[in-house]
Amino acid sequence: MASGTNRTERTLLDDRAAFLLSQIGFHSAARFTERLRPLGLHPRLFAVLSQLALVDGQTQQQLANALSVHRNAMVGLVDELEQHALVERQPHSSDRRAHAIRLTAVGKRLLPRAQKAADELEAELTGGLDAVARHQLITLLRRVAADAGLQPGSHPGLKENWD
Amino acid sequence: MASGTNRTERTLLDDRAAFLLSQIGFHSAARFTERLRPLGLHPRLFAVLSQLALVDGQTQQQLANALSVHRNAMVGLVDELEQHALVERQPHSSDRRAHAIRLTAVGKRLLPRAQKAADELEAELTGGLDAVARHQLITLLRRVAADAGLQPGSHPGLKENWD
DNA sequence: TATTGTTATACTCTATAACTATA
DNA sequence: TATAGTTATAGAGTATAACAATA
Repeated sequence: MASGTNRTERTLLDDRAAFLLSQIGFHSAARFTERLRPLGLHPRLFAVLSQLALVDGQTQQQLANALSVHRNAMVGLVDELEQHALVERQPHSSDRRAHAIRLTAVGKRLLPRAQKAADELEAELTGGLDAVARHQLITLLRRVAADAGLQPGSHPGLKENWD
Repeated sequence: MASGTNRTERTLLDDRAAFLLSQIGFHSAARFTERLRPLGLHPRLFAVLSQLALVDGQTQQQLANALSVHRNAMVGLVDELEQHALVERQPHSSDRRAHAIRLTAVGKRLLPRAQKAADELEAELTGGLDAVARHQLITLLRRVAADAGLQPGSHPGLKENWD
């Protein structure tokens, strides 16, 4: 190794998928946060909205399970969404302890804009790959995610944490 | 968990490289943290050690630049490493303001064990792929990282932050 | 005047426990 | 006795500013 301290030297880390995944993964999350900010949205709020788009009217506990967050944390997330008038807490039909969380009209209108932000991020990250390579990448990533036992749609950044 | 809506439904997120990268990336980081814990090491401490293995005797400012962290934060990292006797602050040969951070014998002995932890994580994450697929994945990831302007060896989780 | 290292402080996030009202 | 939701608090992690010594 030369005596000069050049940047651009490769560290041992750069040949490892594990490091590259972590590095790019954090970058992707940070960029998504940036892109959602103009919409007044945080990725974890987007996650809740997406889950409700899948099945509207879920209880907070159901949402917490689906996203692998603690019910305590879900309180704050629903609070935020409700403050922005994106969801409403409605009485649950059969369990008076629970709330049915429903998307409002405002929330439904916001979702496609958030989707667009996600699409643009996807283009930003994979724009350098042709269609074949991009498809290859996604296929490989899904295999890795499945092997790791990661639940589709749930994100380890929303910390798991049980009683 | 009682009355369950079943997981395993696909959300819109699962077909996006951006989400998969973020999801797997956080998982990878969490698993690496786990694997380093028995060594009394945190990933960001490992990052500093690795950087020193590349060029020993760097100043805190140089380390901070290489890893894209603020020099304020580097103080604490070097503190921790010094408490574990993995590095030493030595007087700098030409600049009396600065310290030359050097690996101790203990630190040098620890490094290969940390490398082993990284190797094992690599196997854990990519063990389901054959050699060809694994190589494909790494090639694609390096392309994405380069396109995103990510510096080899620096990690966005160590927040960038300048004066 | 600028830079290296340091300290102190404020701010955000997350984890945990404890409480209520229902079941 | 267990569960849904809530609240309060402590802890970790990060950001910011300001300071002393040296360049």
